Amino acid sequence: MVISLKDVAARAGVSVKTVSNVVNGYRHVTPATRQRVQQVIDELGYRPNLTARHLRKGRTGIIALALPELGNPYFAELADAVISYAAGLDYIVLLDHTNGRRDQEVLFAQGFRARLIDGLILSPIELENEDLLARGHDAPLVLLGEREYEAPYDHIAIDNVAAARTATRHLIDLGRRRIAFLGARHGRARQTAHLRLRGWREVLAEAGLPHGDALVATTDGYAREDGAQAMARLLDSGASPDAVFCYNDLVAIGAMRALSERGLRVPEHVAVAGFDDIEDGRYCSASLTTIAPHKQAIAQAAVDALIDRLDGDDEAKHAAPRHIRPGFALVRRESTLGKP
Amino acid sequence: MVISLKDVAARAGVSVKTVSNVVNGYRHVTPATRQRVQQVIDELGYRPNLTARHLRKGRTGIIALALPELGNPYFAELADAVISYAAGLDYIVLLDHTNGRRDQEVLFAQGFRARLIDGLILSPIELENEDLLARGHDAPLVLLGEREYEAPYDHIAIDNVAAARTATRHLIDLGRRRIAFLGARHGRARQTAHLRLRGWREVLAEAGLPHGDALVATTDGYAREDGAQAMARLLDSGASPDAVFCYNDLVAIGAMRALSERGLRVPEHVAVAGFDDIEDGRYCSASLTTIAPHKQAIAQAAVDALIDRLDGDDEAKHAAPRHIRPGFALVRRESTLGKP
DNA sequence: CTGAAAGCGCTTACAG
DNA sequence: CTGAAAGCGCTTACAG
Repeated sequence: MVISLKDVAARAGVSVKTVSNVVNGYRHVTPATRQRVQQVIDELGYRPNLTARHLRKGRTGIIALALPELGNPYFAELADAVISYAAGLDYIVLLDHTNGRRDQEVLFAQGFRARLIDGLILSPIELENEDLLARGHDAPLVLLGEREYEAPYDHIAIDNVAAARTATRHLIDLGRRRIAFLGARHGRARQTAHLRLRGWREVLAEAGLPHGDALVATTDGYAREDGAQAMARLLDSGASPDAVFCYNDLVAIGAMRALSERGLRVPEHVAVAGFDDIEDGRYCSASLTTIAPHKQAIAQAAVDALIDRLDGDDEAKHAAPRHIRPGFALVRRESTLGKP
Repeated sequence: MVISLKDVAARAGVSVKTVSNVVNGYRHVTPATRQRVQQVIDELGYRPNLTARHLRKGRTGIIALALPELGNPYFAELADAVISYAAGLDYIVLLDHTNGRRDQEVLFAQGFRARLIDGLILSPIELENEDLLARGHDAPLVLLGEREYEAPYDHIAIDNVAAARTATRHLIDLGRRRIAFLGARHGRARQTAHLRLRGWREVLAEAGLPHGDALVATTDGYAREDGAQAMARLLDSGASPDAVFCYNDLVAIGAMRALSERGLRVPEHVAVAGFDDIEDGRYCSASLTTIAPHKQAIAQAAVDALIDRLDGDDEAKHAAPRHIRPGFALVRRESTLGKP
């Protein structure tokens, strides 16, 4: 049998209001009353029905985090950070994945799980600006990740062009001259891959080094296998790079595998740099040099932005959309050690 | 302004019951009425308030999946499988992590998030049998993973002893004679590590090969770093193994890193086998031989068991606790190729 | 095939 | 400091 507030009240000989006050730790309850009520609660094993509380308060204390996929360690690590940080602020995180598909992303943006969640942190891949503009006003939304939008929502993203420039510059400083880019994508120019590609291209152009399409390999996705295939294709094409800057660490790990299968050593023959700083990278046979976005800072900024809209004062609630840029760092490891 | 059923009913000139019928796709509504109501719904942008529905039905359609950590790719991959499979059955999964700490596991077992979730799938590390026996009757609980309990709950786990035997036998068949175990734990005998250690020991004993503590390295955790440290310690101790069977793939990846830092090659000098079949293992410089638990089968069995208790007929609901053993496979890769 | 009404279990003005 | 009562937005017997 399920115990309700009413049952506790009856047994303790007080009103439900008083029990509610005790459960919620309000003042203005005599210690004697409080103790008696608490005793009945323990005796009966009463637990508040969260669902009823949610309906009454119009709030659930649940925020959704919609990520492309959990299989990518970057997102798993980020999810971990968001969940932990939100828990410290008494928010529950409902984790969802969109598979990076536009229809799923639109679903979330449109208010999927309305009134189950108080707000949403969404990391879109394919979502378009128009999808956001068409959004019926609903729970607060914070955008995560590197795509750029004009729609008026808080947006947390590191500066991808700058990060890509840093990584590419590092490869040049090693003395490498034929630096390839792995993980470009066809299609729309707002995507993250374009930003990283742009940073790569800018720096090479400034250095007077080759930066044509012959040194760019596109991929369908961003998994290890995509990196391996793209690297193989690039080698077959005769591009003979002496360094590769990869869209992310997974692509880089795949690329290193493809290189070793052809008898090419990292970093002696080809230096490799990735992006994300996932833990796997530290344990590769040549540990992976990478761009480390400050995941903790990203997670905190996203949750803080959302909660400001939810619980902040009127000013915070209606402030202009913010664009927050957490930092990043270049982490140098074995995959870019030494000179060619 | 938030639109409720009542608003829709008023605008469409019908009762709330009828609107509810339309929303829930019940029969027995004239096509004309249905169409009119649907039109108003679209016009007003009405979305049912899930919280109210939950309170009324006494069910939320949410099940929790409490895992030690998301940072371990095995759990991330498993979570992915559970979420996808449950979604197909119209259940939402709330992902939680316990950090493998007993107090947190007890919290979930005791009914944390009562009446927010309909049931719980819990993968315990430190939880004790007595913790389960003390459980106040609450939402259905399914236990996941390899620890063994006497408490009366459905339990999904592969046969760890058999799997460890298979892996160890494989190493013997390669001609290896000094086969170490990496990732033992001090303490209680029910733990998974003990089961895998037992399988290892049994097979070596049967083969008349050394299986003493000199060939066993304990770890504090099961991360890459733990594996690297344990491997280093084992090598320093002069145990000079020609093969290692590791508690899981992460430990194996750490071990391979430690081996390469000492100039030992895999598999030429030391063959390595792991457990879990996480994707990283396929892209190691020597791709990793491993035991592959059927994750999909595990996820399905767990969700099915829970939903049987939730939505099944009386027989299914009150059936004796089941112990389900999904299968596993030995996946042979480069880390155990050839002969010494 | 449709309507009027009760009730899920809370929280919170409103009184006292 | 405590109580009686309304209401959050649904679903569902109960009628008709």
